[in-house]
Amino acid sequence: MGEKVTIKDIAAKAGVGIGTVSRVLNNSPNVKESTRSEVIRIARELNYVPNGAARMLVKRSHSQATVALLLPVVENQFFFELIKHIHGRLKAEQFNIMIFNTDHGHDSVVHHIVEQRLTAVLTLGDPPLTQAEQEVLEIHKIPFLYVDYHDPESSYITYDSVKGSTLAADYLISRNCKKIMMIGLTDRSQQQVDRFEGFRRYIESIGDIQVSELCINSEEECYDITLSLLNDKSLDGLFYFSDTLAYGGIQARLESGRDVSIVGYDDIFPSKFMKLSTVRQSSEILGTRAAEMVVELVRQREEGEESRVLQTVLEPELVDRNS
Amino acid sequence: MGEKVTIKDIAAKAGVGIGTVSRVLNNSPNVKESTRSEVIRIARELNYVPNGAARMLVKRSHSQATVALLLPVVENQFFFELIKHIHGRLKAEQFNIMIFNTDHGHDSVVHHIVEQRLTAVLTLGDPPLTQAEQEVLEIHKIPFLYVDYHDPESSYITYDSVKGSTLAADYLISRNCKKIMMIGLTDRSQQQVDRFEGFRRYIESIGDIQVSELCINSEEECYDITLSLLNDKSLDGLFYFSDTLAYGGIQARLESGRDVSIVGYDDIFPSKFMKLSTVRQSSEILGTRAAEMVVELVRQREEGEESRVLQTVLEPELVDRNS
DNA sequence: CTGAAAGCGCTTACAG
DNA sequence: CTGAAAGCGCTTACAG
Repeated sequence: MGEKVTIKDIAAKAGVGIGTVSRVLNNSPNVKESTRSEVIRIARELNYVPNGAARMLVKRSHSQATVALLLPVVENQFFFELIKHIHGRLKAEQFNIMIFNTDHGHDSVVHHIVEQRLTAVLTLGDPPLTQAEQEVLEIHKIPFLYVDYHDPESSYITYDSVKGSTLAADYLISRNCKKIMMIGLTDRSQQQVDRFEGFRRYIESIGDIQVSELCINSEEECYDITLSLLNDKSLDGLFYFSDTLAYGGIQARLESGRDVSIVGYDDIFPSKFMKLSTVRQSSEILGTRAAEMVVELVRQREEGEESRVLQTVLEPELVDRNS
Repeated sequence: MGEKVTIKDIAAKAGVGIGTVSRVLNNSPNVKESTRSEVIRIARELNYVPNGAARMLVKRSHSQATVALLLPVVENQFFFELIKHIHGRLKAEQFNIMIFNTDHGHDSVVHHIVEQRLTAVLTLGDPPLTQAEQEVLEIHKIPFLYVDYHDPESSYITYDSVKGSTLAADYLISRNCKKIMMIGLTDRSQQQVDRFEGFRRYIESIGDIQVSELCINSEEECYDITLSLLNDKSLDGLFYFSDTLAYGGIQARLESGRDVSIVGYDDIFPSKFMKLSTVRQSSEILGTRAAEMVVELVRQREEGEESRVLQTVLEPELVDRNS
């Protein structure tokens, strides 16, 4: 029960060499049965736990694979469902997940990942890795995958945001909207930009519909802001860049008694109950596929194959709940 | 750009000893400035990244603290908000989080945690650690904290479930309910049991109100099941053990046109919009406090203090949204 | 089947 | 200011 029990202690107590102890502990076949059981007994008695660092120093890899998950500020409900599914799929492969926050850039994070010889990296949303960070990972043969972000040079999986905003546009058009407001958060993420651009371009190609955009700072203020927007009686369509934002919008519409069409983005689980029409991206499909792609990337590396870039673009669809 | 760059490579290229390289890399003050800059230049040029395992082997601790988060099957929305806040608070302390799944018991997980010398363990919900697992952690001086579970012998933080179900009962009583159904999931977690028991006992102490309970397998089926329950015209109160369950209930009530009172549990964010009366437990408070308790536990160990058991019980409150 | 020894990459007194 | 050396705990040929 002493401080730090090592194989040396076990060896001494069992009257064998440390090599033998190590063999027993690693299930090497060439050990006499009596020796084996004795060593195991003593190890248990001493509450021995191997030192992962020492083991790794010589074996050059962890006993368990660990995937690093890089997250921006996590205010996003969708990301949570996503993590859940990534985790669900990855655990089936016996991979652990380590979550890193990238608020202050991920420079030191990447450093830490390499230092700890983690198995792979998954980056959720923006910002992407810098060129330098990518290089560091490549040199150390740590595969990485962008989720919900696309970069022609790298492996990624994402939903087609331009397509999604086109669907939202079609929905509002089908409801005869003539004056539409798009509402997103002030983070200029790639997804947001794609949605703004995609929507605007599509609407303009149709003609005779007015569209403007508004960036707000937080989901909380969405209710109040929508309420004041609704003072403009000619406004008849609202496109929110996330369902969470749209909930505040639905609430505001209810209070105001106005008749405007609302469409959200994501289709997180409460939206069904909120009766919100929205652009559905399945966090389950995205998360599961992302996990599988990482596994594939890791496998490629294990097998020493030329590492190929894997890219997947998923198609969102519109869920019409007559909102 | 060779395979594995070590301080030896740097030392050779710089024409100094490895000790000097190590000193530079660890910002030791006693190095000539010219040597320092030269070593740094070469290290960068070679894309050197220290080997965490080797470093840890000699220093006996990670450069960054990592808290292990043990999760049961994560189907729970509340847990997600919780993780978010735990993570938020912990990152402020420069702690990383590593998520482990405990579907198949956490035996091997605990082993892995000790092997990797992680900093602390946070267990969310049931099942708790076994006696043996606790001992292993204690021997290796790795503090652990139960979140949403209480055990008189250990450190924990939880909301008072008995109190919470009493609040729910009061709510339904105030709305004159005479026949109440409690609906939970089939996992017999400590929280569930506390709620069932607390509610039943309290109601029975009042008298003249009928109460029964029902365990269902998944949130999805809650809508259908409630719909059929509502065929019983005398049923006038529903107590769901989570808001997620209650959403299906609200939906079913709407379809059926029945007039029953509904109260949920958790107050996750969409409940405000769903107009659901519920027992509020703040995932933010629980998560933040939990994180702070871990930090405190770790600090105690660092300072070599006698490790005290920390226990916190939070009081839930009822949010009346007239449902 | 097993012991002795080398070596994984790094840090840190120790002796200049 | 800096080099040489010991040692962290383990694995794995190598030689019995």
